[in-house]
Amino acid sequence: MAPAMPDVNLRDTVLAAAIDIVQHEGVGALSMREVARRAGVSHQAPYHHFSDKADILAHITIQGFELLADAMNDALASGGRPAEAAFSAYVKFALEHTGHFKIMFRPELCMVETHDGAKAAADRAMNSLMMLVRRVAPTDISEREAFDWAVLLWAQVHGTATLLVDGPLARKLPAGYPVDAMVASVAQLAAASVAGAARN
Amino acid sequence: MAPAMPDVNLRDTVLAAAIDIVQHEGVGALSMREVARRAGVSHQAPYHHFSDKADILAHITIQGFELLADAMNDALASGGRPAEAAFSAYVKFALEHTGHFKIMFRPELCMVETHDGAKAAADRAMNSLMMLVRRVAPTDISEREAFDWAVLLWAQVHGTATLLVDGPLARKLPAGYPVDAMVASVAQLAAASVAGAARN
DNA sequence: TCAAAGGCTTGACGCTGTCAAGTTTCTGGA
DNA sequence: TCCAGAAACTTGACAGCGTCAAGCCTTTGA
Repeated sequence: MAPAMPDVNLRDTVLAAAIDIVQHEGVGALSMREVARRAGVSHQAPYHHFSDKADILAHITIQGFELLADAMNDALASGGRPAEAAFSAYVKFALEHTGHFKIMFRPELCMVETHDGAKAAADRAMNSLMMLVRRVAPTDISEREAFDWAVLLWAQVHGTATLLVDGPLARKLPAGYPVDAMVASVAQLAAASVAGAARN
Repeated sequence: MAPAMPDVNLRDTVLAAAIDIVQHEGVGALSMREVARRAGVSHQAPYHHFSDKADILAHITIQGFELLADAMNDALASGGRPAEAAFSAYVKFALEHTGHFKIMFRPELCMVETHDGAKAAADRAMNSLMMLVRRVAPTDISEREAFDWAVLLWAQVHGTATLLVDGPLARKLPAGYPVDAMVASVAQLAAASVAGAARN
């Protein structure tokens, strides 16, 4: 008989608690002792599954980049207009997984450069972006121009996501303009703008 | 005779030390006791000039938004192409004042909504953005469409600045492509894209 | 001249991350 | 079946953190 996966797994519990704290109270409220408290274990128990606090953040980052890469790939494979679909997918990911998003782009928190797994996951997401570039940018451009296009596309989606997640944008929404509708509308405008630039 | 402004002012010293720490070691390294140490005073001295750590961050935010609003206004008054000039000014501000920039868009750190001075300074910067929208967006559009334009323009510059300051972009620059040149080039591309969208 | 206020210090508290050393529980040969 | 070793978890300790409380000078203004 299979050894039966343990009913509750402290590692997953700790990770989920950490994500929940970041999402609802911000990364400043995240502490090893608080996740231990929420998991109902001693303050040292999490150290048997994560080497330290940075390790927890690194694993949130890995999970985040994998979810993001999946979302982007799905969007690009959906058959719709790639720029618009990718834009919506990226922003939707950020809004639905704020706990991940608030961490994964802060190198001082997630160590995306030094942690092997995190770097690999981030590279996978980066590949989705480059795929988008290939589909919307002109084909006969130099490496530098391709880089510029990647920056512009990335900045559009990342800027929108960041401003929404961090708050400054959400607070300025005109009354009665739902976030979803705004995102869809800006995605369309952004797609139109890059399409315009692509045909010179 | 004038009472002669004190030669060194602990308040300014503390603020400068805090900005320096954030700029070079990240906001995680900022502590009341460390700024006190750098200023050569006891761990409680800063409390006579700032009510708490959040108050220091709020004042960094005020200074940051004032610098940003000035930079944006200068750019818009320069006579160059507004979208391109504003783009470069925003990103340049972020790169030159990373200590400010890393704080001012994190509401959980800078309390931009609850601190009166910070809110006023942020509103001033927001006005510069709206001025830009008026100069590059079509004139006969609804309030919602104007908001979409503001989001797109803001996202473009803020996304670029954030990705550069936080690191993920700077690490991916093609060899021999200086940041300044890249920013200027992307500013041009972004301006071209919004110009294209503006004429439908 | 002297009281009040401002600028600074020392001391204490509970919180944090994490090292060290215990205890309990699980696991896989003999 | 037993039992050794590993894995999972606990308790205890330490220094560093933000900040409250109290005290000590120095400046100031009536």
